[in-house]
Amino acid sequence: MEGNLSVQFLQSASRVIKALGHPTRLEIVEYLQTGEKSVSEIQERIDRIQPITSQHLSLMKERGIVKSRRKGTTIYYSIASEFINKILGCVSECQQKIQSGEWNMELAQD
Amino acid sequence: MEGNLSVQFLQSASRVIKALGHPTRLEIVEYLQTGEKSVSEIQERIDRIQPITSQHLSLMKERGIVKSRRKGTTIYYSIASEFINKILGCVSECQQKIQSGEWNMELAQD
DNA sequence: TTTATATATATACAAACCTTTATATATTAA
DNA sequence: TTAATATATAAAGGTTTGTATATATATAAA
Repeated sequence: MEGNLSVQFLQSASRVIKALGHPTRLEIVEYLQTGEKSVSEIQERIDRIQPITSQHLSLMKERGIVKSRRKGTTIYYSIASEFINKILGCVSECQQKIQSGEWNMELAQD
Repeated sequence: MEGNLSVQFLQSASRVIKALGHPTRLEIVEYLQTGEKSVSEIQERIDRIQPITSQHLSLMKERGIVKSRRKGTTIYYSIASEFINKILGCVSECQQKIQSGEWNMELAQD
């Protein structure tokens, strides 16, 4: 069985995965799993100032992680693809197993 | 249903996910799914010079993604946790769906 | 058309990352 | 002990990220 991930996919996927590899963005995207949210809702939830919130959202939008729609002055963000839901589902399943002691993340400390 | 990812988990997980968000490392780790490999095998596979290979492996080891054992002068790396296998399985499942046209990654281009 | 609100963008700087080149370490064989 | 092989680490550079501050835009209301 030889490499089944194409170069092109590796590049696309790694850009997306890298974008998810940030605590704030992971938190945003996890929040969005409960449905679409306005920027100000997200901002409150993650307890960060507005420009940072927008910047994270903008980066994730550029990488196809989230999408947005405008209603009046409010912009609502939501998860853009099943790929993301799939990854997130996997991540939170992992946390559950870690919390229950079934798995051990055993990160090396520095 | 409120946030089910703890702050601590968000931070650990995002460091791991971020490390996976690199095409070369994704390729290495995907290769390792077929079993443990020596550094030189990995190096050949990814077609990079030795120090780079070692550096990527070292970073992933520090984050608990891979582990290593020595046999003589050879060091064998392998995937360190089920968490990683789980994520990787999800990623390649996604690729299959994308290739088959069932899903669309629809990345924004820049 | 002015004002208020919600959100986005620009700029700047520090920190982190990626790669290259060079060198060091550990193990085995001679 | 010396040489050869496999791998790791260090130093340096260029590039990318992360955050903060400041400012701009779009829509709605007055």
